[in-house]
Amino acid sequence: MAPAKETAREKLIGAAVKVVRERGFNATSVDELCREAGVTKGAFFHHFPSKTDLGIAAAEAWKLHANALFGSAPYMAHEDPLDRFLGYLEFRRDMLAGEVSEFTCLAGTMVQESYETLPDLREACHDSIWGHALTLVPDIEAARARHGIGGAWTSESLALHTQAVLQGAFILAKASHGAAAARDSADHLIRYVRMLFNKPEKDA
Amino acid sequence: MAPAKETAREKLIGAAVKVVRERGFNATSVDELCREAGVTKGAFFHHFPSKTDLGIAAAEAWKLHANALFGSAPYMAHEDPLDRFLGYLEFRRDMLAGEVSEFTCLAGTMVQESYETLPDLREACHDSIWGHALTLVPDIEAARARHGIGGAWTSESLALHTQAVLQGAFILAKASHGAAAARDSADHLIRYVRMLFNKPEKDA
DNA sequence: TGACACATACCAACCAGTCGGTATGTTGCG
DNA sequence: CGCAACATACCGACTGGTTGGTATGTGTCA
Repeated sequence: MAPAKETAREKLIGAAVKVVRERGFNATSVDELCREAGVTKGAFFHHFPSKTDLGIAAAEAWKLHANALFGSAPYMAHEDPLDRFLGYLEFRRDMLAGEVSEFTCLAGTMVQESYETLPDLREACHDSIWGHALTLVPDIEAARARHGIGGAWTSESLALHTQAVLQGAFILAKASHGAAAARDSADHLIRYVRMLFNKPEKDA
Repeated sequence: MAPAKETAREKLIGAAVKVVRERGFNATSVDELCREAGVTKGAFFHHFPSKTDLGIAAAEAWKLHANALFGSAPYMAHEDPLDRFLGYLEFRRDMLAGEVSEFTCLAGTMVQESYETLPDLREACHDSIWGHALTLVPDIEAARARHGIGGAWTSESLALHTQAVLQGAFILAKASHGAAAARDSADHLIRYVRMLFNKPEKDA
């Protein structure tokens, strides 16, 4: 029960998640990360062979965090898998509020800066995004079966599409310094999924 | 008629568009930009007060480039505004091929790295993205009028949603080092727009 | 005692930006 | 026209500060 003192490693990962989402990976220096974590440079390089390795560890922590958060959210109690999927999307839309750096995605931010130059970090970001997206596939599959939905698309592609819309919404939010456009985009996504499953907004 | 020798300014903007899309804004040094442009550092700071100002100029050039490219594309000849809009979306989907750094968006890349730290650059990226998105609004409006489409959404929000999907698709492409997931996402967007306008894929 | 978890001091490479200078127009005036 | 006065475009060595990373010390606990 004791808060089990946070190690320097954990503090550094927490600092990376926070600061990198604000300023990006390249613009965040090792010294800044250490200051934010309240830790020295020696501790940094004791736990991580390089700055890139901290990024990789942060991407992994981010995936675990997301799957824990969404896996235990209230909408998961719905019996119909379609309701769970729609509940997820509405939950994600409703999270688009407050400070931009607090609702945007660490992996999506880092992958832009690393995809051509830091293959290991790119791969970790890929795992983070795909690893979360694929948790949606069983519910989408079950919803299609239960509601008899065909169509020329795969459940996996729809799961990834939801992540694409959210990642794009984050960019709109960053560009406009506000969440309004991002929420509108999430609403379009919800409308699309309802149409795919023949369940229009205020049911007829 | 003569190729009117490209000035150092133009060469630097061209270099920025290319290299920043590959490596990001912060990871690209002024020296690298100069090398790529075949120009010296003196020329750089003669034309731009700072590296950030080159980013701003590149974002402006990017918007002009995009609007020229899409404004003169073949699908613009369609008489029905809905066909023009769908033609645009299909064109954008078909562009998702080849090298990732060659089909992704400069403004979307730069805004992630600048939104909290370089307000002028953030604003330039905002203008670039919004300035392009809003060119779609008249056709969307006209398509709604012509086909009698209502719905609880604005034409502007749909125009921005298309950009969100594309920006998100770029992130999937960067994360997976390939265009497949991005194309699937663009296909979902096209399917959504067709459903909104009651014009399903292979018309019934 | 020894190994783990950190701290301190330090380094070479690199960074954005500066500065004194040159080469090539352009403008105005007698 | 001829020439001075000024402007624009560009050059590249240099600087002060920052970067990611290293080398070495120290305290603590099994």
